[in-house]
Amino acid sequence: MQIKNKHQINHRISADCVIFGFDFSQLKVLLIERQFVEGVPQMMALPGDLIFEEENLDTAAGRVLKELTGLEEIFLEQVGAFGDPNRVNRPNDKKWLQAVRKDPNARVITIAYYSLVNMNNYTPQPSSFAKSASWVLVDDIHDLAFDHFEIFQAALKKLKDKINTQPIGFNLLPEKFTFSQLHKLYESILGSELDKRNFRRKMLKLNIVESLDEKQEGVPHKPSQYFKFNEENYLKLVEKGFNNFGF
Amino acid sequence: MQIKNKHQINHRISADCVIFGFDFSQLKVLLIERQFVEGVPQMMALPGDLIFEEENLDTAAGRVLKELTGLEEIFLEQVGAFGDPNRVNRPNDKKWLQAVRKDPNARVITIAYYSLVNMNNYTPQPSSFAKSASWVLVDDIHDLAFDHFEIFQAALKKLKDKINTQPIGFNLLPEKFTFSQLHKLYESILGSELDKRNFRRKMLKLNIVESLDEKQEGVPHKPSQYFKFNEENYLKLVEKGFNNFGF
DNA sequence: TGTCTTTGTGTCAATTGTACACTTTGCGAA
DNA sequence: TTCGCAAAGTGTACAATTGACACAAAGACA
Repeated sequence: MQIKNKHQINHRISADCVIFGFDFSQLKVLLIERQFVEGVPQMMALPGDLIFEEENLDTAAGRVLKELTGLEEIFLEQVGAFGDPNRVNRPNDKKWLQAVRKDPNARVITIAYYSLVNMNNYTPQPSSFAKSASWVLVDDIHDLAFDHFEIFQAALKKLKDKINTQPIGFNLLPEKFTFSQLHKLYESILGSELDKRNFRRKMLKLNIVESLDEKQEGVPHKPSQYFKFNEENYLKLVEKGFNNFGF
Repeated sequence: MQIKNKHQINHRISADCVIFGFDFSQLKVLLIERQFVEGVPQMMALPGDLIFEEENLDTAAGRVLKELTGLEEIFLEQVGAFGDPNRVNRPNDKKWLQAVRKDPNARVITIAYYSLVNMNNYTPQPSSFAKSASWVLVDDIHDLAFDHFEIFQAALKKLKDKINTQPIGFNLLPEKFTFSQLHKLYESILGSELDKRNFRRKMLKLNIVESLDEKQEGVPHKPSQYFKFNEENYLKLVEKGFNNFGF
């Protein structure tokens, strides 16, 4: 930890957020439109911002989230640091930086976070880093600015892994929801079909949902029961996780 | 991503490594002794260094690892970024920084990595950041310099989680090993006892170890078969992971 | 030859996974 | 009012996996 002069190099740190939402049918991510620059094709990007002096990394990510969505105190977890010196060096990205940044050549290391939000609570906010934001289907995300596609992929993988170990999916749903919605959510995240009956059985055994005395109304078919999420049992379950295999 | 002046703050980035080793009986971590400073109690720390200009994060971590152990191209994975502005502000840590660093107040954000090494291959090297390094039992690690204890805990948790999903434990063993050694390794990592027969059955079903035509010699008891690790099947298995539960 | 130490092996009961199809409910159209 | 539609909700049988558990075999050494 001793310092040599050649190490005395400073860097910019930013926090970028992969904000997941679920519209009851597909998994989406909230992306922003990168500011238009003459001669650079438009591109979507993850919302993010440089961190402030004396600001915690988590706080910075929370700030980005709040600035963009108005939401606070919701699921937000670090994905990791992305610091390839070339992460920002594709020709169009360089052009963009040269047009927009004061110091286009500064190295920026980003700490990526992912967040799960209930889309109903989402109210777009004017933000310092984005003029417009929109929800994009996970399957429709291909190219993003800088290395944001890579970050997005890492976040999605983390979400997929985590949902098999902890019941975090509820963060994407409103307080009351139907079993079908929950089912569909898991299918969207995992990208595969799940047997309806087996899903229900497994989920019920976890003991973290309980049915309400309330049914869907006005639907042209058998109305479904509403369920809510049992936080107490959830917390117990998170403690021990639910790994069955393993050793 | 637009820049305001108040954001124009630069930071130091370091890479710290939690290097795990296994001596056939317990799990250990390679720690360095923090340089002695008058009036500051001695403390162990994780090996780490500031990153170079234009250096990849992974590369920096690999460099720290190589400088300290002489080992290259071994298991090394990011744990995450630790950037609490106060991560370095405990009284003794501040004193130490003031004595050792040119700019003791600079904010340093560290990217933590964990590595799994085969202790037999380890040859201590003189390094720029450590005079002496030693293997410390995981259970004996309590206080570390700065926020290194927190980092250590996060790395250990990541290792525990991962070992239930991917057969990474082999990185801690020599090329040939006995089933008991493997068994003991898993117990050490998970911190709990595992039934011998059930462990063997489960491991064999994974199809990633194969027995060699070689037995232990000179032991005063029934000699055990040596096994080796089947890389081809391992790679297949890593692809799909081995989650059984989940959805 | 006996003792000590560690290896190596099998079975049974309980749990969990997987595959699969029909009835129920409520709305709305005819 | 009846019929059709669409999604909800439910159970069973078979296969695979888990977890608990105890004793014989091999080699060194005294």
